[in-house]
Amino acid sequence: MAKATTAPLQSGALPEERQQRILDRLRGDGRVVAAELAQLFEVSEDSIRRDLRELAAQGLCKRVYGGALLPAATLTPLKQRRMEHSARKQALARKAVSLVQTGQTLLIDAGTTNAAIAAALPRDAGLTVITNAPHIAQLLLDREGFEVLLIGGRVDPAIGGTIGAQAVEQVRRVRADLCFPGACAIDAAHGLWGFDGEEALFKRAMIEASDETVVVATDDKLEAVALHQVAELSRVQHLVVEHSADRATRSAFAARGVAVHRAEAGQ
Amino acid sequence: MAKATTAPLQSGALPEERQQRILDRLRGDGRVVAAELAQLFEVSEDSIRRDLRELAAQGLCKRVYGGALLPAATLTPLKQRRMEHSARKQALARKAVSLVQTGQTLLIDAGTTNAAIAAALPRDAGLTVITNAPHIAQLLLDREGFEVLLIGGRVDPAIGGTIGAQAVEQVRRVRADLCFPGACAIDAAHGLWGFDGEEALFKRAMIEASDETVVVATDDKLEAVALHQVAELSRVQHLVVEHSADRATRSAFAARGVAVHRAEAGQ
DNA sequence: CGCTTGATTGCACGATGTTGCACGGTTATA
DNA sequence: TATAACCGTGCAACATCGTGCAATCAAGCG
Repeated sequence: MAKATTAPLQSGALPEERQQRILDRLRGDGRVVAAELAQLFEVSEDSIRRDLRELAAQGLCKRVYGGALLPAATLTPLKQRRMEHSARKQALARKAVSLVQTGQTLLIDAGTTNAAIAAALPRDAGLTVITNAPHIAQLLLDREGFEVLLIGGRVDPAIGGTIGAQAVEQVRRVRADLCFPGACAIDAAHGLWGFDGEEALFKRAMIEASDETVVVATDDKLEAVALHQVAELSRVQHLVVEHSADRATRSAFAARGVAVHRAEAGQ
Repeated sequence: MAKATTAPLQSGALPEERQQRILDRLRGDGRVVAAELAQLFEVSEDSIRRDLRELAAQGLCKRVYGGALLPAATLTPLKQRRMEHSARKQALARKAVSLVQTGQTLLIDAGTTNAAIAAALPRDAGLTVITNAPHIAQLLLDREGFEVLLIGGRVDPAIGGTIGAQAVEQVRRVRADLCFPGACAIDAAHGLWGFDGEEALFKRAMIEASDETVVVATDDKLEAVALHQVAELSRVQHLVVEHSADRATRSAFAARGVAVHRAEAGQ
């Protein structure tokens, strides 16, 4: 550094502040170029490289020749979420599917756990599946051997399925043997809960259109809290939990008349 | 780098970023052409070839003469069928998409050609897409940046979308700027035809719910015959045909007031 | 005040990565 | 078969990277 008294910090930024602004830029554009940053902050590329090295060490960016990119993990949030916990969810799905009988009509909500259930359903068992999730419908069409009914309406991108008044109205016009409402949170004392109001209304309609309700809950759902009530626990006949689910929790549900099914040890 | 024209990385993309974008393109179109990529990224074909070589070494693409394809291993037989004639259909889709304007609402029928159109739609153009095909809905959800409305009802496995009374009823309750009814057969004298009665009724409802109708027809549709009439030709404003479409046929449609759009020579 | 400590920076230099071009072989197309 | 397009390899030029090092500055302490 030259003997200049004012040069580096006057127009420039503090190191930490600089890194923060690099991150902002990165999130905005998806990429940063080292040479551009050096010019922007009026520092040498060496300093920029040091910053990028540090950010990469924290997993906040991926260093590439010439600059840095957003880490691959944040690029495909939707598809990646679909793969998360797949081993555990498959164990849950296998147990849930054992409750299904030949020729039944199923009402299946959107969600990754329910997609795992759809993938585990027995083929050519004369099953009719009603779903609000295009992903699940497509999955069953690809597998062939299912009767598929689609619930229409606006597709909520965060949920991956239709909810809202139109969807609710259509669900009211069907009748199913079993329904699988995706659980946001379930509690032995207060029943089934959802994060979103519209979503909760739709789940409630699903339950009312079905003879029996199966709630499939990963461990985290058993302790979660949510804002909107979907249904009392008395409307839930079956609860499928992971092998690792707490024993006290399981018996709490069983004591209230819910048939608790525990998945096999999932890998 | 010799006396190169300008700084190569300044205006262009980072090498790794370029490979990522090549992959995106590949997954979207199923194929990439080396010469096109070179022009797009403003680098020599040599660099593109190096990129493709590297991606192929990771098993992410399959190199072919002139470019690269998606590796066959990643495609299920059904998805593979979806890619059939993809080059021709993508050329059609690119032309069809040029008729779409920012902020419009589109009504898109099921079918592989229409799936290609959905894949080619510009992102973040404020488009609302109403479709009866779960595959198309899912595709747009994955791409993000679209408002998606689903038409409910029984899903016909042969068609890959909902048809029938319930679907028709829902279409009647929406309004679109443009609709893309999958064509089974189109004839300058007699209009648009469908193979199946229910399917034809649904397509007719689509057309009636839209201001303008765009028929996208591969060559074989221009000579096909079908049983059930969908609509008179006067209801069709635009016809998109392949580059190879017969000239006399094209002028026959043009003479009846249909705007005929000819796709670019598709490889 | 003088000194030390730690953090940050710029620079030098060797190592590695990337690019375009030239050249010769291979492949598709008419 | 002839032609043009495409491919792979080697090469030289250039860009970027990592490391070690010295200079600078702020802060703490005797």
